[in-house]
Amino acid sequence: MRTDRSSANNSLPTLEDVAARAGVSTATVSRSLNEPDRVSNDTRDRVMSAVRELGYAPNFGARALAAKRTNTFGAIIPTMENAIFARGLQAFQEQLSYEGITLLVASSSYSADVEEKQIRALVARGADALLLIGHDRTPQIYSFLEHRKIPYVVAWVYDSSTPRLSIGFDNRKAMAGLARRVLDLGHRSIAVITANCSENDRARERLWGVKEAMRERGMDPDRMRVVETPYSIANGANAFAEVMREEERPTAVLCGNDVLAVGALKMARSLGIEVPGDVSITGFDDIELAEIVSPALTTVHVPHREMGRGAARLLIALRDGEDPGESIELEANVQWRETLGAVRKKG
Amino acid sequence: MRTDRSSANNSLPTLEDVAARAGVSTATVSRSLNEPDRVSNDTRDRVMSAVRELGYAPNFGARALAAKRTNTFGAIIPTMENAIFARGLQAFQEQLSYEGITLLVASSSYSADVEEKQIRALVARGADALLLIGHDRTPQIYSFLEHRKIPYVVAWVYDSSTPRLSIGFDNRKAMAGLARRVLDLGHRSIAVITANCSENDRARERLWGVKEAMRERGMDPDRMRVVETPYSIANGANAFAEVMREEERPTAVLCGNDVLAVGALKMARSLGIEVPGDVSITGFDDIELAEIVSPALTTVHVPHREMGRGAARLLIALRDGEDPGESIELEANVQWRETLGAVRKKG
DNA sequence: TCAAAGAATGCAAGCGCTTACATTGCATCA
DNA sequence: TGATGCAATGTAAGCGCTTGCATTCTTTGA
Repeated sequence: MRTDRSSANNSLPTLEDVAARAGVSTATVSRSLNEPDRVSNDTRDRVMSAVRELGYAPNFGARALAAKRTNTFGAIIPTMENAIFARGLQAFQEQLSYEGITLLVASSSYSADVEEKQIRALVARGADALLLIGHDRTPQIYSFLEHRKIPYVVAWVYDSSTPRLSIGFDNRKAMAGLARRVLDLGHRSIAVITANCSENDRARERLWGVKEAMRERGMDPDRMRVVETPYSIANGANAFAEVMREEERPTAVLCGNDVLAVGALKMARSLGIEVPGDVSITGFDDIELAEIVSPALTTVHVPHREMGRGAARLLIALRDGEDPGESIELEANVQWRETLGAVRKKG
Repeated sequence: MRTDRSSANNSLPTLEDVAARAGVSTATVSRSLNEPDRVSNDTRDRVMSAVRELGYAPNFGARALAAKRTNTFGAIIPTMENAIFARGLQAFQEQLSYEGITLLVASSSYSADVEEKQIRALVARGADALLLIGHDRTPQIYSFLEHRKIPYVVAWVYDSSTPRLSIGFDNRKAMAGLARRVLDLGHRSIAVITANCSENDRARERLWGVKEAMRERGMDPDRMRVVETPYSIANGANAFAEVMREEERPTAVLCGNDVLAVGALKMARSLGIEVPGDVSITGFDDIELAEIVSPALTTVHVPHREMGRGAARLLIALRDGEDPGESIELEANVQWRETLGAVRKKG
């Protein structure tokens, strides 16, 4: 066994080198770095100079191994390609960095399988806690997380029917609110363009929201035209074109999110269809894009930053073994802009 | 010293547990996992079942510590708030994941100080290699990376005057190309809206590109109006308004990137200024937004995906001690759309 | 049939840190 | 003055893995 590890080779300095240089034990160096109060000023100064002179930086792996904690949280979001989650994630990140926690982000491309892999990958990489989007996933994943004792919180949704800790808004209620406005304006022929609902509870809830509002007015939601397509501008455009080819053209097209809506808007323009004159279009999320397009998009404003910040707080409490309290419901309200108008009188 | 570590407690399974269950040594388990070929089929199967039955997952810290490698690369990009780097990063990420490498992303908010911190943080977390944007940073950082022997590549720029390995395009040349088109259309009164050039070589080069083109035509670049403002739609809008308040209104406003240009476009609309009738506007980057706004933005198309993919390849070669070859220059060409037109005849 | 060469596996020494526990040194108090 | 307590520091046992080297088992060729 090598006794003098450092002086012989030229690799990076270790705690031991710092200890030798400062004339203290490795324990003292470790404490100077992690719990400065437990060390005398004098010693700490000496250690710190040694650290500086040697250009020492702790080895992450060794630290994680010994401390059984990485100070890393993970987040798996459905997509990074557009800005849907960007603002929320930014807020999440900021809040974490106050606590010295690093964030690892992965994206699942809206696929449950990919998401499962990503979750396992982040856990394998030592994530102390996870941020998840939406409730929809297999029981195996939840039991995996429970088994590994990884705290997690579910965001972008609020659903009082599940005991899982979550922070978000009621997608159904929010969409129903928007749909009521649409109906109030006299629209009776409505189409919905949404993401595939089977693995996406947010999309599903939003669709239900529309149907709920229709039922309230005695309309039959089953007769409504619904197109399912992955979130993207191009898909939104195609779906809109498809919907407008129908015999009975809708007077309002409600889109599952802003990205689809912007695509619809673009297609409307190239088809020479006036918005909101000929047809109203709405989105959901209120991302930056919604405000930039012309006419500006009427949509549902989602409390991105509040969710991100709140999720961070919940997760930190959970990790520290504190009581995080109940799930948190935030509000998501209609953001009026230009693409929603009254239905044009026949004739 | 505890000899039987696992059976007594209820914590997560370790390599040793798997070894015991499969009736082999920990070395064999490790090899079954990492170098399957070095183990007989029979043994491997036995090990794998044990892994499955126990729900074993390797401990990241221990692995990193023992193997001196984390299989993690880092990227520090200036911003995540808009899509400028999204596509490139996505490609980078995809390429890495083929190799089983995890990507950690951090953003610097275009600040050199923040960037330095992020670089140190990623290195501390054991990043095996780094992707950096642009050449501008202090010599200390470069020597830090060299000292720690962390491979890195610089992307989004190509500059033959530095020996640092990079992959990207010549920002000056690309912008000069666009500027020449603008001048060809008869524009003689030109303004530039750019990010602050002092810590951003891409912005600086682009500005120089415009000046270069002007000089070629015998114009005095110093008389050109230049507004510096951080990249954001709102700032682009304000800068445009400012420029249009000038006594001698420009007939063309060249923006340092698409985000600024979209802001300018938005302001033009609300000011009732026709684009490109009254004034032409151009961007840079060709992000999705450029195509969506109306009129669609004339801009410089940047090879995002090629840069991302190429950077990954270079970095992997570097990490594996192979020769990555020379820096790679890619092309960035003008993307003609609607916001650039001929200068309107006086009167 | 037997030596030599591989292939498969095991042994055990670290990797660089944290932390429970032990030790030391001093100020404090009766 | 000597017992007491506490602050400061040291000692050393792991944390869970990888990997160089040693050992054992199979083949192979003459």
